[in-house]
Amino acid sequence: METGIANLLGALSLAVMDRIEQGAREVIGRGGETPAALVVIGYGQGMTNDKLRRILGLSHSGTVRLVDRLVSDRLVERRPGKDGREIALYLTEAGAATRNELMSSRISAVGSLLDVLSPAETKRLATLIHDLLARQDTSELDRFTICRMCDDSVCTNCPLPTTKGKRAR
Amino acid sequence: METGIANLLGALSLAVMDRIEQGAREVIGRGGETPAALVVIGYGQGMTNDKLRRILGLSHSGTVRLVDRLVSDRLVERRPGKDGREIALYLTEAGAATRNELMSSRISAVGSLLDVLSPAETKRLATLIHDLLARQDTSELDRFTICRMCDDSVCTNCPLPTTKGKRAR
DNA sequence: ACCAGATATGTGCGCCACGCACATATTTGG
DNA sequence: CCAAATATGTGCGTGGCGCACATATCTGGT
Repeated sequence: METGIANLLGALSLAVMDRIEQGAREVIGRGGETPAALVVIGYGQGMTNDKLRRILGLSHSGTVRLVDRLVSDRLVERRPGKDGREIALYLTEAGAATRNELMSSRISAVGSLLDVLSPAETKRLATLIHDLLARQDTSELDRFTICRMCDDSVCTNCPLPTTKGKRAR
Repeated sequence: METGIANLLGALSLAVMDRIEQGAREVIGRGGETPAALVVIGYGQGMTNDKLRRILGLSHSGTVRLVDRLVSDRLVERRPGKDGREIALYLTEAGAATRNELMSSRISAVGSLLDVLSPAETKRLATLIHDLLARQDTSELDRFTICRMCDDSVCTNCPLPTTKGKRAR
């Protein structure tokens, strides 16, 4: 029962997320799932409200209001979707720029914690975290949720399994 | 520039905190800094409002309202402090029990992510995170902030540097 | 002894973020 | 063809937090 490592990882994760959140708040002035929403919307073009809701783990109305805020901030546009029921969310030019700021702020926030490690240690840590993530039993939705802040220009080879044949609903 | 590891650690930290927060919400039905406040108040007897504010990184009024909620939930008591200006925050019996639930929920949430690693991998990861934390340039306040969810019965030997002699029990 | 400043707590007010219940519009299937 | 499923939007309330202000107590210099 090695709980010491669980405690250490919990503390580190808290420190990491504190720094990420602080940076995000400086970039967009909003907290909660708002920064993640901007990243997710920029991930694939044509994101719908409902997909976004599931990825962020919010209620439906919470997601609508979140998008309302992004629209009123001129970061996101609502366009008609393929299906007459759906809407398609697109980043504005300002939205895409803000999204890039968000992601680079996140990378540098985490990097400032990591740079106390030697190159060899960094490589070992990367391998361990890579394997840890690769062995999780994640559905495709889980993967999007975990990666909802990820910089897709940096994480070119996501270790998370996507083929864990699970269909929600 | 090795930013891939930063992205991986960011994703892992997000996954860890999602699970911790979900568990905490199930235990106390409240989110934000409320669970951390309960842990911190239970850490050392006689916590003041102002110390708590600094550790949680909240505004003064936000802290007062947070304590109001904990008091109305019968988890915390306000007592007169040593100094006539201060108040001393104490856990009620129910508060102490809830705090233990919170911490064990946290440990098991993180543990469920970790148990895909072999014992040898776990040990290597523990060493790396331990060193990573030990080399951070943290003030004593930073240490309390990072450890604001820590289970002091598990983390008997906190690696974070302290400027002044620190007591843990 | 006195008073200005520092320290610590509480309050009025407002905003952001979110959920629940409900309403509306479109597609799908028997 | 119509009921159910799907997807979005709204009214309303609450939790969580910050800013500005008010109040009470302690501290130090004169």
